[in-house]
Amino acid sequence: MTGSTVPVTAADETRPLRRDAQRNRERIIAAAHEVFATRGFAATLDDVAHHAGVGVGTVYRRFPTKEELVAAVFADRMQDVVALAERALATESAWDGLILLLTESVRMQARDRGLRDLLLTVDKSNLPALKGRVPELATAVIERARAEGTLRPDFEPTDLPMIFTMLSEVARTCGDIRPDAYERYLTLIIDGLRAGSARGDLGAPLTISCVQDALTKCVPPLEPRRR
Amino acid sequence: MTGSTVPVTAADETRPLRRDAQRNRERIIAAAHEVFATRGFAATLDDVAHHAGVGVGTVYRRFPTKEELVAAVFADRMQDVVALAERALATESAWDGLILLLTESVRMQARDRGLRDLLLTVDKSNLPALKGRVPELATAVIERARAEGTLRPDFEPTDLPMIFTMLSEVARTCGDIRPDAYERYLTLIIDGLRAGSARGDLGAPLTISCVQDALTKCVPPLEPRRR
DNA sequence: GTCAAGTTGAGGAATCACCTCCACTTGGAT
DNA sequence: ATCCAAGTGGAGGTGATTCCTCAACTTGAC
Repeated sequence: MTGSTVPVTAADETRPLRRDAQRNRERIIAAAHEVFATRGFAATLDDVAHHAGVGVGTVYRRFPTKEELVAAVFADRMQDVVALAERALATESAWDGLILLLTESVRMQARDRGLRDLLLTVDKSNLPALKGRVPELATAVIERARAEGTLRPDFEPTDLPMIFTMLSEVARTCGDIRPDAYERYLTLIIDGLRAGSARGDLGAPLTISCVQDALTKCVPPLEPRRR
Repeated sequence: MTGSTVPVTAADETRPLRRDAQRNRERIIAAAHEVFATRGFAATLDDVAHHAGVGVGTVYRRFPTKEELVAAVFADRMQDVVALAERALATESAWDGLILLLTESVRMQARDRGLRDLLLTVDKSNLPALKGRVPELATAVIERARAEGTLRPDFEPTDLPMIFTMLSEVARTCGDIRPDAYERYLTLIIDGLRAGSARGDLGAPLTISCVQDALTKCVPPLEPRRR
């Protein structure tokens, strides 16, 4: 889907790519998807080039910055996330919607670390635009479940990225041997999320800016250091 | 405690250090404690030297490897952990013991990333010896709570390090702004740990070797790469 | 006063990511 | 068939970072 054959990046006057160049562009995107999936944004453009079987120069010519490559790679995947969030908001039971959102989005992140990095990327650059309405939808899913009385009342939307952080760390470290390990801890957390389980006091919720600051420390920077 | 004034590292015939050297040794250990507390094992010996106000050469002379320095720094701290685990095993209620162990050990790790790295270090080298009976004690605490019926029966000792991993990631990323952020998620997890909360199926527990493999990926290597 | 023990920190070596540049190849318009 | 703008490859320069040595110097203790 969204798979238009021609340039993606908006209103540029550029003439269509030569056939071989177009082929390479697609190879690069496919390779980048794979490489990002395992190494996340920490992957280098050199990595991508080797994986794609093209020279580094070619990658840099087509995608001068890692950010542009990321945008090209994840535009489609992001649509899947949007669709998921919409489905989650449309379930009959708000609790079921929340569980759907959690299990499926964490599963996606566990399988594709690049997607995780993108979801946890905070407003640097244009990438967040890719996320579209996802944040708002996710917040709505949480608030609906809270209103329904099935989710513990002290759970906040800012907790969602932190849960992603924790579980993706499990997925990263156990990934090679037990790709499903994160499910165990997701289940544990979900059991703590039910209104009926809430016995401890969660204390003050994290502010948005606190979470943003935290996220910058768990996603590799897209730009090289200092220049 | 354990604060003997002379060399720690076993039966070497070395004559006592000169007075200035002894002073420097102590400075180095104190500085290392601070530096490890914030950067964990990722801190470099150069860092430590600068912090201690001595030349790098001095650090390398006294502690040829980072491992030796770590051992010197954390011998005492580790005793605190052993004491905690013993207290946790001695509580009247097994559940209270488990909660004590969890809250206090995670708090220690949140305050001192070096301690975290050490606790999550897997048998490379001699470091695990420092941990003494901690692993066995922790296992006993968990099994006692399970037998008591207050801890969900599908929780396993191998889950403990993974919980440490998740929460220390929160502590690391939020540490500067909200050093207590991890408490929120610890509370959430504890609420999911009660036998009464267990509704989801945790699935197959992680094997010890799986956890060991995971842990190697979340502690910076003590030795430099390749040599 | 002597000198072994200790100190120092500049700097060499190794690694790594980033990215440019230019000699070479190729698609496609004519 | 010819031509050349577009495209390609990848060796290698740049700069950051870490590790650790070593030779000239300082100092404690006898």
